[in-house]
Amino acid sequence: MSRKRWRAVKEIRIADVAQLAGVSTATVSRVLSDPDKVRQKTHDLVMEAVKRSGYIPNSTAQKLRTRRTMNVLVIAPRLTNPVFAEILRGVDDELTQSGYGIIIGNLDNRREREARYVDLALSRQVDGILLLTGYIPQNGTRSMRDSGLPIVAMCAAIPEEGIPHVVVQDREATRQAVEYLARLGHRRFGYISGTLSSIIEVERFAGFQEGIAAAGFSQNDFVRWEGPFVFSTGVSAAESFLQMRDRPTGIFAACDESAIGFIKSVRAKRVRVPQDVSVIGFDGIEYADYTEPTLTTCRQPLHELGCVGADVLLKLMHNQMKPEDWSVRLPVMLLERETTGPVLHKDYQSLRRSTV
Amino acid sequence: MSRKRWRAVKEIRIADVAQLAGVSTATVSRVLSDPDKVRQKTHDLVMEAVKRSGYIPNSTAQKLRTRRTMNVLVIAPRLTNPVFAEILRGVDDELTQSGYGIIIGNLDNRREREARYVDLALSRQVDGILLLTGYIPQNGTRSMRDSGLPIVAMCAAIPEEGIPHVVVQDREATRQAVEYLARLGHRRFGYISGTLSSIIEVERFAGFQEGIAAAGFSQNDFVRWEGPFVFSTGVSAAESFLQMRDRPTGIFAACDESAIGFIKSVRAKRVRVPQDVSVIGFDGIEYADYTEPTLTTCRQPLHELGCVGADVLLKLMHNQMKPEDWSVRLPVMLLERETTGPVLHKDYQSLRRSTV
DNA sequence: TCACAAGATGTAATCGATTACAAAAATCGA
DNA sequence: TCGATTTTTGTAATCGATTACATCTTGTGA
Repeated sequence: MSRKRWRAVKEIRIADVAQLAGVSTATVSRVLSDPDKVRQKTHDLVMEAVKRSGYIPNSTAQKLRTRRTMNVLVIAPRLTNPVFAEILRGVDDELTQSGYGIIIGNLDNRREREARYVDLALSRQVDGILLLTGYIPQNGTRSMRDSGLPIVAMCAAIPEEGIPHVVVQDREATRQAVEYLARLGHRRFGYISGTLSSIIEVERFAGFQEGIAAAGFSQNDFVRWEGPFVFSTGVSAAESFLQMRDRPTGIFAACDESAIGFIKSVRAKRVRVPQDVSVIGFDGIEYADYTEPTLTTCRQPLHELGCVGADVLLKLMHNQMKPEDWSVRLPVMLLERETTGPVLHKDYQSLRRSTV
Repeated sequence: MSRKRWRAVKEIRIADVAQLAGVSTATVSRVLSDPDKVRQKTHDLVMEAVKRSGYIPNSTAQKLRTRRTMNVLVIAPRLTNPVFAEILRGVDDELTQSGYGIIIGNLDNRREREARYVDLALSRQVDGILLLTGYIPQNGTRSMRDSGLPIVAMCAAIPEEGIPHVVVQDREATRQAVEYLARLGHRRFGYISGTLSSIIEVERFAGFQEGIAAAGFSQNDFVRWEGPFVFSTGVSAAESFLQMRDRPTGIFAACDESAIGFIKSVRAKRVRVPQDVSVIGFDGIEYADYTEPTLTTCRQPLHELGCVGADVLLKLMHNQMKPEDWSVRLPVMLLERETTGPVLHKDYQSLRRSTV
């Protein structure tokens, strides 16, 4: 029973099935794709032959003929960020249901990796594109737009005609987060940002500034630390924070991982959260439920975001809508938990004296 | 400059380029795939035409003719587990370099989702398969083996002929972890397992039992809690743990997330880690660096695992080796950090009295 | 200059399905 | 039963590349 040669499985073509059933290939094809078009008797005959031969259509041939690949390209900045994994789950749920496959384009935070996926789009290996980046990937000569494929921008709206976005209310949520900190009595703020180049960061920072202004503060009342959306950005921010003479007490981090890195680092230096410093994150990843103290954060509807984004793309691919009609902004929920609290000026002052 | 119709981009075929350059399609094809076969002059002529027209080969047509899809299917049990994301990074690095694309098969911990990916393999949409599951997916009628495609098992060896594995030394690492706990003076142990059905769990539990025996203990000296590799499994284990009258002091969790869930839960009930209970995880995910206290764990070389697995698959796909020659077991490193420590019997006893 | 080998290019078959169109079979009403 | 109509089936073109084989060029040595 053991098979000697590698890949010894015989390939069965539609012609084999046709012969076995005593019909033409056209009939077999029709039975499989449009059963109403054939007589019941023929249908049964063909299905029997399909079953007996174990025939499965060669999808590459189908793709070539029908000019539909039934694949979607998803471009993600970094796979290990649970935010993207979570969104991807939603995307997957939706696309799988409609019979589409997912080709994953992982940039791993390195822009030079874009080129490869631009080629992939241009060579028509996919029917549509979901961007979890805040920009349209280029390959030097061309951009993904040149593929003419439908694109949906998630994570950040891209200011180009014909590209709908499915995003969250970054700006509004960030503003509310700052106002919340202000209501708790904080007067000096910290902002741990993403990398400046991304549009998502532009939105959140705008929201942050709006919040600062709305609460009656100015540009001088906050410090800003910059870095990618990773743990270590929070660590670096903490190092800078710990050096400061006049430390902020209300910190907003533009991603949960940075917030977690920050908290871990300052606690290691005996700074108490939230008594000495309040921290609020952004994302609502699962980890944030397991930190000590549990992280106050702006929870994005990540799974839903993925579902809706995929759904919009499906509609576009099926030409059911013009892209202009499909932009969506989902609400973000402020989840008040344990890393934020009212300012305790006395304690904080005394602590500062003792550690400096 | 604005484009009215959706998907109005004109498709350029190889025949167009041939016409533009005044040569045959065969020559264009040769210039692109095997430049040495054409004269320099012709080469330049064709490249000029390619550039002018912006031609990019239709990869579906290429796939059909060459019978190679240049895609690999990666089956993962759950995308949001950072272990898989990290392995996927390694896989991606390796495959991208060789020009392969990745189609992601996310089971999301639901076995009924396998069927779809079995079909994908059988319909030849990929050239090879990487399994991050401990078993071979089925669709009722057939299994992925029937595709005849090369398969590499990662995460757990699969006891079937012709399927090489690239895994870590689960059993050895687990045994060492238990012995380490024993050396610290622990005499009652806890084991937070994965789901019983997975082979990976079988290996780790075997290692655990070996360790127990090697340290001179018996089946009666440990308790076992079962669940999938997620945070909440640790939470449930903690609930059970907290109810116990004779609590174990040395806990091994078969995944970091469970360990983290466990620690968070017991600490919430004023059980101290590691003074009252030592916990050791398995995986070495990044998040484990940011818990408080930092998690002692068995660190898998996740990125390397991905690279090596992809590499073996590449070799198989290129028929460079027989599968029998390619199984690998990478070492796991015990990372001693803050959640483990020597038993403090006195403290522990008094604490027990006060909380019971 | 010519014969022949080596190299470059072109012609057309091929990969395996779908589908427009043509042809055959079934159905129906008179 | 016959012809018209509808339904079912078959034939062959098609998707867009690659490549075996045939043909034409070029180069070499006598």
